[in-house]
Amino acid sequence: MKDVAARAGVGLKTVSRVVNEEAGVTPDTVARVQAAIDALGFRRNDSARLLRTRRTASVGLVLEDLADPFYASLSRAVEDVARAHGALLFTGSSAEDPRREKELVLAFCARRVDGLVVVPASDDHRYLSSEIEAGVATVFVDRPAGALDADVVLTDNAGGTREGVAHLIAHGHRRIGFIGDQQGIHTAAERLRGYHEAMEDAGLPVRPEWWTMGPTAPERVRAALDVMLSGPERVTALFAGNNRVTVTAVRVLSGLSRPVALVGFDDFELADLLNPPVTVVAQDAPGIGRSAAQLLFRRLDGIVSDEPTRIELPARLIPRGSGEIPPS
Amino acid sequence: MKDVAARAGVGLKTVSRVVNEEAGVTPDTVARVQAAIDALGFRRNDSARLLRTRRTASVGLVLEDLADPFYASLSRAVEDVARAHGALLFTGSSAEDPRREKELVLAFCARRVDGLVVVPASDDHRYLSSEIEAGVATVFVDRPAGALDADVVLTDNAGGTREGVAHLIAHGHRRIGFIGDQQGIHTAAERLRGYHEAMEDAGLPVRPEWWTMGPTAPERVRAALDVMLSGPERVTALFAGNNRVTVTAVRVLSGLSRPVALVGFDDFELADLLNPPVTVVAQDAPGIGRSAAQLLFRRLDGIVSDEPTRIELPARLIPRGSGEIPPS
DNA sequence: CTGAAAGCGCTTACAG
DNA sequence: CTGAAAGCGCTTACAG
Repeated sequence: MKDVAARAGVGLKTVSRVVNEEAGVTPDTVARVQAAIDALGFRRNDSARLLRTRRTASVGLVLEDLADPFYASLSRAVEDVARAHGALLFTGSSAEDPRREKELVLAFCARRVDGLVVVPASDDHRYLSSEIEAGVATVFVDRPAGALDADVVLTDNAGGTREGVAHLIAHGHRRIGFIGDQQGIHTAAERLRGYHEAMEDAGLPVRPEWWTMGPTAPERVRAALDVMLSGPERVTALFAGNNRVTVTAVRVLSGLSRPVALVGFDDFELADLLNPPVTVVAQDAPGIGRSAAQLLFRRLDGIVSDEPTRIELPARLIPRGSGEIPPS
Repeated sequence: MKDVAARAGVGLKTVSRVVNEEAGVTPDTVARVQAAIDALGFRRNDSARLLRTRRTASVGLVLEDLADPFYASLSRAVEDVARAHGALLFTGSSAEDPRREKELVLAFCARRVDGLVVVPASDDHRYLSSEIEAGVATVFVDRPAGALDADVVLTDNAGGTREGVAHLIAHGHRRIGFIGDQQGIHTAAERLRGYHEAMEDAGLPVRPEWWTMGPTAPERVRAALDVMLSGPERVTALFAGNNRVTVTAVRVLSGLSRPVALVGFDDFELADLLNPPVTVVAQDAPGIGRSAAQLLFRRLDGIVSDEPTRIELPARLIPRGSGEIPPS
C-alpha cells in the first residue's frame, strides 16, 4: 500500500479510500491510484485490515467429524449463514476427543474469530467461560454445553423418539425394543427417555432385556438384538437409537424369517431404497445449523437478550414401510 | 500484552518470550509474567502475531458442496493434513457457481492463506495466476484447473470406467449402455472416454443410442434408460457415470421383469444393502484430499520442483452383485 | 478533497 | 538475561 501511495504520489489514506471505495476522492485521483494498484498488482491484506478493525469477519465451527453426513450438511448451513453475513468459516473436527475440541476452540479464539459454533465433545466447557466473557459469541449445537450456561440449538430427541415409538404402538406393537448409543452421550440419554415415556404413556410395561445402551459397533448391536429377539417375551418391533444402529439392525432383520418392525432415529440416504424401506425419525441438520448460525449473528449484532437461549427443533417421523409392519 | 508487561514490570519482549516459551528468561521473571498473564486473563492474539510473522498458518478449501459425502470426506482428509502441519482450515462451497468460486478464492487470498485447495467450478482460473505468482500455493483437486498449468490431484476416471465396463464384458455382456453427466464436466468426459475405450478394446461396436450425456436429474436418466432398454438392440448392462445416475438406475432396474447388470462410478453408503447389492468403481475421497494437502504443504516447504505436478489416483472396482448379473 | 500521525497487537533485529 | 525501537499492513481520528 505504501508502494502504491508512492507511485501514485498520494498519501496512504487516499489509497485506503480508493481501495474501500469511499466517497470524496476526485475521479482524477482515483484513476491515478487505480493505475498504481493495477501496475503493482496490489491487493488489500484483509488480515491486517481486520486487526485494526477489531473484528475478523470469521466464525469457527467445531464438530465431531466433517465427513459425517449429518455434520456435513449442518456445516453447509452454517457456512451459508456466515456468507450472508460476510464472514468466512473455519472448520475443525474434534473426533469426539475433548482435548482436540479444546485445542480447536482455543486456536479459533486465539485468531479472534467473531463467534463459535460448537458441537460439544467434552462435557466440561468451563475453559470457555473466560473467552465468552472476552466477547466471543458461542452457540452450542446438537448437545448442550457441559457445566456452562450458554446458547444451544438441538433436536427434540425425547419428543422425536416418543413419536417414533408411539407410531409402533399405533401399529399394534406392545413389546418394543430400544438400542441406543452410550449413556453418557446426551442425545442418547434423551432418546432413551423418550422411549420410556412413550411406553409409559401407552401403559405398556418395559422389560429390562428390551433396552440397552452402549457402543454402536455392529457386534454389540447384533448381540443386543439376539437377546431381544429370543424367548417368549421377544420384541416384535425395534427402535434404533441412531444411524449406525439402524443400519446394523436392517442387516440383521433382513436375515430373519418373521418380520420385525423398525423405526430408526436419524434419516439416511437411500433409506427408501432398502427392503423394506426404512421408517425414520429425521433430524433437520440444515435447520439446526441455520438456527445456530443465525442465533450466533444475532448475538454478534447485540440483538438478543443476555440470557442464554435454548432452541429445540422438532424431529419428523417419515413412514416408509419398516415401521408399519404389524406384530408377527 | 502491554498491560501484562506493565503489571509484571517488564518489557514487551519479555512477555513475548514467556508466552512463546522461549529460553533464556529467569524462572523468577517467568513467574512474575505468568502471574500477570493469569490475573489479566491475557491470551496472545494470533492474528496479530501472524501479521508480523508473514504467514497465516491457514489454508483455504473451496469445493462444490460441503454437504456432499464425497467432498465431506475429502475435506476431512485435508483438515487432518492441515492440522498435522499446524494450520487451520477455511472451507467454502462454490455450489458449482464460477463467480462464487472466484469470490471465495479471492477472499481467502485476501486473508493471505498460505495455500489453497480448489475443486474447480469455473473453467478459467487465470484470475488466480497473479495470486500464485504472489506466493499462494494452490492445488486443484478432482478436476484440472482451466486455462492454467497448476498442481492437480485427480482420480483416473477413464481408467476406472474402463475397468468397470471391462468387468461387464467379462461377465458376457456385449450391449452395454452408458449414462453420464454433462459433457462440459471434465470427469464426465473422461468417464465417457473410458467407456468407449473399453468397448473398443473388446472389439465391441457402440450404437449411438447406448450412450448419453446430460443433467443427472431422475427424469432425464429415466428417459435415457427407456431408450436403451427397448428395441431388439437393447442393452443388457449399464454403466452409470456417477452416484446420482446410479441411484436412479437402481430404482428403474428394480422395477423391471428381466434383470439388467449395473456398475456405477462412485461408491455410496449402503450400496451393499440394496437388492441386488451394487457393484461400483470407487474413488478414494480421503486419499485424494490427503494427496492434495500433502502436495500443498510440500510446495509450501519448497520441497517440490517448480514444475506443476499431476497426481492421478486409481479407482477401485468393488464387485457386490449387480455387476455380475449375466446377460438375459 | 487529502494526508500525517498514531495505533491495532504482536515480532524482529538490535543493543546493552 | 532483558528491553526500546521499528515495523507487519492496514484504519482511526484528526487537522487542514
